[in-house]
Amino acid sequence: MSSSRDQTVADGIRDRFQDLTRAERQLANAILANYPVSGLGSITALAEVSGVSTPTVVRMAKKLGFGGFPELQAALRAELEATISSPIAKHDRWAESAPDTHILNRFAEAVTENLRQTLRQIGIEEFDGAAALLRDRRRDVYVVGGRITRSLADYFFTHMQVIRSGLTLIAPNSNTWPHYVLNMKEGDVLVAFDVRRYEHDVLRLAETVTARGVKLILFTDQWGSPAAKLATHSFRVRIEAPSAWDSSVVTLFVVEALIAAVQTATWSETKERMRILEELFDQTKIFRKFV
Amino acid sequence: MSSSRDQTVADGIRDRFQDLTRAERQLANAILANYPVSGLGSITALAEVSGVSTPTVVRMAKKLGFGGFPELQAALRAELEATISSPIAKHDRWAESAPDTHILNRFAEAVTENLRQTLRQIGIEEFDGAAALLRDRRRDVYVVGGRITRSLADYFFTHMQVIRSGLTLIAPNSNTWPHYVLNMKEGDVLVAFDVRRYEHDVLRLAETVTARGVKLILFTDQWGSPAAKLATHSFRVRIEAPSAWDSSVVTLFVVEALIAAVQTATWSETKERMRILEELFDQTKIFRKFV
DNA sequence: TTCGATCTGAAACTATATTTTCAGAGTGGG
DNA sequence: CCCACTCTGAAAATATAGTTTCAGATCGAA
Repeated sequence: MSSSRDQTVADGIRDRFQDLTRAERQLANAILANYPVSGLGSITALAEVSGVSTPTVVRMAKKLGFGGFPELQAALRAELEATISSPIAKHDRWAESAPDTHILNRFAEAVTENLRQTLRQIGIEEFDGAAALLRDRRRDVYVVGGRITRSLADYFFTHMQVIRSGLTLIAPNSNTWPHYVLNMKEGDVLVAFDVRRYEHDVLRLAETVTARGVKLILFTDQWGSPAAKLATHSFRVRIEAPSAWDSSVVTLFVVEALIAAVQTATWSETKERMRILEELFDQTKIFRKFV
Repeated sequence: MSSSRDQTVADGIRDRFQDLTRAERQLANAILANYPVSGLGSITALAEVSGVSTPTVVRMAKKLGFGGFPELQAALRAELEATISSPIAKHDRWAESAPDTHILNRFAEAVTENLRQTLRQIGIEEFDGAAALLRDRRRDVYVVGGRITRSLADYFFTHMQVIRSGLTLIAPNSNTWPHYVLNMKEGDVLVAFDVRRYEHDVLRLAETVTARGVKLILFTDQWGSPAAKLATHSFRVRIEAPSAWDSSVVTLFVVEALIAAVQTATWSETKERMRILEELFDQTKIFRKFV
């Protein structure tokens, strides 16, 4: 039964998470999301905020080794009492036991700060302007990344591809780039990622294409790629991290936000494209096999 | 009635203590003695520990301006929630310029919340354990991603490749996967990314390799990939976003933090590898040309 | 596809919590 | 001492919480 209680209810939930069913996981997440307060109300209230039925709550309580919901709730209260009464424990209720010096926490702080600074620097017009270019179906869009940012370019490409056609991911090998340039027409858009150490090839490409009337949307870092002066819209993202490498987390954030903005603005089309995509996946499924 | 609630329940009790009767004072003291936990149980339990009757509790609740005991209790829960809420959550209105409804701000809020929740759910042992596996040079490491997460797998691979040898990025086409499995030996590590919609092929791969003694490190979402039950270490990342797609920002965060942890633990070697890498870049440069 | 196994929530049911009623106990003024 | 008043909790009444049952939904295997 209920494993020797040195374990908190939260620990129990995490341990047994894999044994939980869909609805139960939804519930578990709701409990953890606002722990432990959401578990201290009535079973009805908890079921409601979790979007599940009350029987599901009871079932999960039993799965976790309690006799019923009231027992689980009593355990939560007991924990709360233990935590609150001991003056030591006040701190860190969120990251549970993670000490401040743990890399996870230091990283979290750095990223939060990066996000804050970046948001402060990005102009709304800059952002909206870029989104407008990207949703313009008359413009073809090309995407290019550098050694590190290639993954981000790829991520952007994968999502944007669902939203619109006329999208090309430029291969990493710069020898092949002239072929792409050959196809670009005035008014087309190049989305480039260039963070330190700034890559010479990317700058050259930017120079070449902007000279031919192609618009440049640039993702760079707080110091600014030399290509920034050529860009129609550029995003200077803060990328500091307690690591030997810079952090791409906030860059990905801007990428996702931009994708979301374009998607929202073209929702009716995107929706249809997503539907068709689903069908295609279903049809492809029969070809796939492994082991 | 109920006085303008900036006041806590405790404040209210102290303010009106003079107006309380003997039994009510006894009750009030019991509530304050173990605040707020004793107020969070049933009215019966509270009456019992206070040594008064339940009607007394109801009467005092009304005296304090609540409609009844449940209302008082709800107020206690609300206070608790406010007290407990995390340090990260205190997002000061970012850019004054950006209206709250702008997608950038909504996205930022979602991501911040995701980060907070994810930190709460990740155990440090889980994290440190994964880092330990990854820095063990006797184990070869394989990395695989799905349709969406492929970019993340790629990002992980690119960085980890600088840190250590014996690293393989598994190609997207699952037809080729058996070839990789052929090379894996007991104790090797598979780093898999699997978020909804969970991919059957990835699950199959996980089953196959874990059966052969390969350790599985899994990045999944808050609902949990079915492969989680096979994983030695798994990270459930919250990926909600105001978008048609889920957000990978926090997943990337965990990836970067993990890379940083491994890198820190093996710094002397990593440093040397980075130095050599720089040299190699310099040497290659002379071959590269564009336009 | 069909079949079986699981999962799920609506609704019936049961248990408990909460409120109300009310009579007795206490108290202080006359 | 009596009366009028407040206070209090037992017990009844009511409302809500919690549990169980069960039929339909869903998912995976054959």
